[in-house]
Amino acid sequence: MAEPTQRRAETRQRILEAAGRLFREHGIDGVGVDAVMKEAGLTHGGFYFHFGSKEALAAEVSQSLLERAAKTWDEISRSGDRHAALERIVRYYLDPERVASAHCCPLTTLGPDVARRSTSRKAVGGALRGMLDALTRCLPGRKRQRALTALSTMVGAVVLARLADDPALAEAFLDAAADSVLPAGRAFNHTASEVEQEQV
Amino acid sequence: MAEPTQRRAETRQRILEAAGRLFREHGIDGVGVDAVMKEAGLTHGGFYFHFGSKEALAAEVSQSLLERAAKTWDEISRSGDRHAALERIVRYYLDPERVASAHCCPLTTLGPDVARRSTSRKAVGGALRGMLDALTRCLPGRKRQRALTALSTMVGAVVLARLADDPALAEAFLDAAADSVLPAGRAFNHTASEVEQEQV
DNA sequence: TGTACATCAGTGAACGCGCGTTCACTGATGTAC
DNA sequence: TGTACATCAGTGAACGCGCGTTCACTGATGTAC
Repeated sequence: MAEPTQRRAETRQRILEAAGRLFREHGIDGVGVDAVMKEAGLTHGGFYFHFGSKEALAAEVSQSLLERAAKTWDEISRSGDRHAALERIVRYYLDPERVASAHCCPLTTLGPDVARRSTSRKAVGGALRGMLDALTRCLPGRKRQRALTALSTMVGAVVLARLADDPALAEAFLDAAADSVLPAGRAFNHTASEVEQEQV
Repeated sequence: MAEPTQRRAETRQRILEAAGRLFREHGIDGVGVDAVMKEAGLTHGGFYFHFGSKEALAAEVSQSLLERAAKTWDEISRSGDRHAALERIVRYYLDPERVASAHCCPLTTLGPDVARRSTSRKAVGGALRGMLDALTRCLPGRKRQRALTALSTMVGAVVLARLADDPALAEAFLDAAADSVLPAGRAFNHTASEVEQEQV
């Protein structure tokens, strides 16, 4: 059956995904190696067979989560017309249900954690640029500056929506951000269920 | 000399400020009670004479940091003309030097940490609304929605600037955010040294 | 004014616990002859 | 084709350490008479 190196890679991937879930939910410092391994269905001792340290795992998790986002945005930005692509990205990113869950963008759940760790920060640079490139491609005028602002607005809105003590205020942040990023005149609609589930 | 209850209050304040510095720099989970007390010039045992638990300290630190910001914004928003007030708030908030330091806005350094702790989240709600009120007062048209967007853009830009691996990219986020939040035509200037140092 | 006692802020040793990491091991799978 | 050995993914006990919290204590300050 499964070639040995392939099995190893699969287990490694399972650990990476378990850590991705737990780190986003509790913060990197809020989750131990044993909890990650348990979530992956393993015992904690085997961790160091796959990763050199918890820091190395943190860097790789941040990188892989953001690269997945960048890849999805890139694909969407090249498909169909630009207005539809932008709306698809923004609508999914700011979907209130997703924002309230642990599946929202790692920039918003792990941003400060990543910023404090130089290895993680470096690991994430390429994907960050990739996300900006995709946004630039969709935005009217294709100006880099507009992409920088759009990403800032989206990230900030999600951070603030997660922090708000009141769901109405949370939705207000998300709605305002969508209105600001999407070209005027396009109504923003809450349900993102038609959009594919695995965008990031 | 110092009345007894006053001395107690002063020590308490010293702990609060020490924690404010360390929590913003290393995250709440990245700093122990003993480190906070040492930073305040005390031994760790006395901590529980002033606070019920580390969680209680975290909530109070978040609250006091944000309330100071809200108070400053409120004062600025009522002083002089609105355009100047807005520019003063935005320019200081997005000052690259301050963003690179640990003194930047707690929403950007502790946002996800606070969002995960319901006591901290509740403690912070009032100040968040206060910041929005102050922004609304300065913004052309005084529309709440514009304030929601402006705060999102500013918070996101600082999160992303701190996360960026390259200083040029960091400044690009901050510049783009300033251009977007300030009414068109007003050039943004990096040095915030003329602005008072203790704004937040 | 001076002594005796009470209060109170802060000390520092100690607690149980969970962390990140190491390591000797097991048992399943792959390879050699 | 069958046996003997090597490899390798994962186990689970153990390590030293630092965490959050407790507590008996000290020594300075304030109050009573």
